[in-house]
Amino acid sequence: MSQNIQKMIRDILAQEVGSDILFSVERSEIEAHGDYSSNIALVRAKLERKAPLEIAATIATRIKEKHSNIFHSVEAVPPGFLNFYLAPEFLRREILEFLKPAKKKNLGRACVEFISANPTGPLHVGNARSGPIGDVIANLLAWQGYKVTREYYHNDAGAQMGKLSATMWHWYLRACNKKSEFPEDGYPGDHLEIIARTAKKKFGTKLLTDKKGQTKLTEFTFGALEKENFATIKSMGIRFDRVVRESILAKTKTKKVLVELEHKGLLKKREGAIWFSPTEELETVVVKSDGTPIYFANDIAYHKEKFAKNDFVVDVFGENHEAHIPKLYAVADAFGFSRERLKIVVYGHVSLKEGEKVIAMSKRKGNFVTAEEVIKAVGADAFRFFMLEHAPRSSMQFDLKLAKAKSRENPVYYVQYAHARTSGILRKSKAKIDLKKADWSLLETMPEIRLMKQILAFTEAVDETVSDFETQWLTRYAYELARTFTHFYETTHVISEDKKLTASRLALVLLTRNTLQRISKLLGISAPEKM
RNA sequence: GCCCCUGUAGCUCAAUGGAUAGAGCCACGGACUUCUAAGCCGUUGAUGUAGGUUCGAUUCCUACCGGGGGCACCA
Repeated sequence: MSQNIQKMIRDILAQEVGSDILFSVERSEIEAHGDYSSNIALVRAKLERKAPLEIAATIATRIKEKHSNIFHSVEAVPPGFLNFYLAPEFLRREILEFLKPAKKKNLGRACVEFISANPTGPLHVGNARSGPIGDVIANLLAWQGYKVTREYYHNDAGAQMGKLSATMWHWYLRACNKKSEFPEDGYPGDHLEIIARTAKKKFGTKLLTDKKGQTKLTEFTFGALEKENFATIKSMGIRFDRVVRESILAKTKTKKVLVELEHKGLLKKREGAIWFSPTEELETVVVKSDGTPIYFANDIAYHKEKFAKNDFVVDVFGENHEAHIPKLYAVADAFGFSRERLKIVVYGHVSLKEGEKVIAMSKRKGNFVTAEEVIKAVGADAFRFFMLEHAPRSSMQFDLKLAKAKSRENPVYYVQYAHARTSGILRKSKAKIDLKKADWSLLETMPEIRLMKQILAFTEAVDETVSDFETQWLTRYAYELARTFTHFYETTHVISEDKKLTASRLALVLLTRNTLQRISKLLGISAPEKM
């Protein structure tokens, strides 16, 4: 793994002026600002009552004297920024560091729960957004050194299953040519009607006379929906390691957990119901006055189990479950699981449009667009990239027209195209390349230097994303790397008469290719050899 | 009504208190024709409104305006 340059500069600065104040060291976005920049002089100016530029100049001079092997130059610029320019020799050393295989860390176990849609209909684009997000978070945790379990929680218990059951029985009766009125609070959409017809084909009218007919129908429905949803999940390139069913949890774990909470004094009785009551504000019913536990009781049991098994726990929730978050943190407190080890990622609403037309995602007949349809139309790679390139918390619009008709303009293809080009060059040259023995010192042009720097930025890009799971940093990095390579490609012919230079450039192309593959793997998108 | 999120270019989105607010799409203009034109170069264009804190605010605070979500003995 490449040494973290940012941290090094931070350490140098801390040695120079003390680490007692907060300051930033960042990769510069603009080339004119050097490779890294720091605001330390601006921050200190107030304390020292001196002009920031003066302080910056003093620090710059000292660092230049001491660390000329690292920095080509250190500049103090108005209003008082310090800009660091890395020396080419240092860059080459960093490349060699980057080539070393990462030390395998063992941070313990982590689990990521995501999608977990209600089993009452097919996945829609909204549920499906959490797929790529959760999957990439799992990839990032694994990259860090966790042993990761991807978990899917089936909300297959409680009142909503009763509603589903009633709805299905209605459609089944209709399929058997019996009179039936649609249940008042039944689930809309023709999807369930279709499953009822399939059930009729399978069972005939047998269920009508079976005492357990309705239960059997519900189980059949549940199985059918589950099969469909996992097919969709698979088409996104996602595999779950574990599926947890609320119904089973409810039977086996919930009572014990409630007893435990009772002992901890976290339950209250009021109006015949039992409430989880960590604080007055967060009071929530866990057992109804008729004695049946509700979803939150099962959720507590589920989280207790996750806390016991894991060192780090991630939940990916839709924004409509935001109110749930403080309660879950209270649950973590209750079982002595540090809040820092529980991360709840919220993703925003996805709205669909087709050109100018906004498509309502209600489940009413006719305007229900399933995730399956969208993924089929645009492909798993584009779907994932599109879902990941926005900050998870922001709401987003998915333009079907753009995704379907102009899918080639999707940035994912730009990244893949860059990879295909690297592959093309390596295919043509047929040379054997040993990255460790490559002579990086021959690479001196701007496009070459820029590409080396962009490759080295990989570690920082991933580290930054790991700290907050803002997945857009990864897609941005992938795009930037592809762009930097493309510029290199446009200006620099790799295979030439000059054998030594060709060898060096081939090494750079191979390193680019490897890095594109690494970032693609983290994003869960393919890296084609040809396009 | 109360709470949370949100408002950036014509459109879809970035910006982890910093320097000239970045991309892509759309539009217009251009170059090359040796490793892939799904590419490259250029041009136009934006922080909802009004205050405040700060050396510095898209970012933090207050109010207002617009959009979304929550406030169930549902999940």
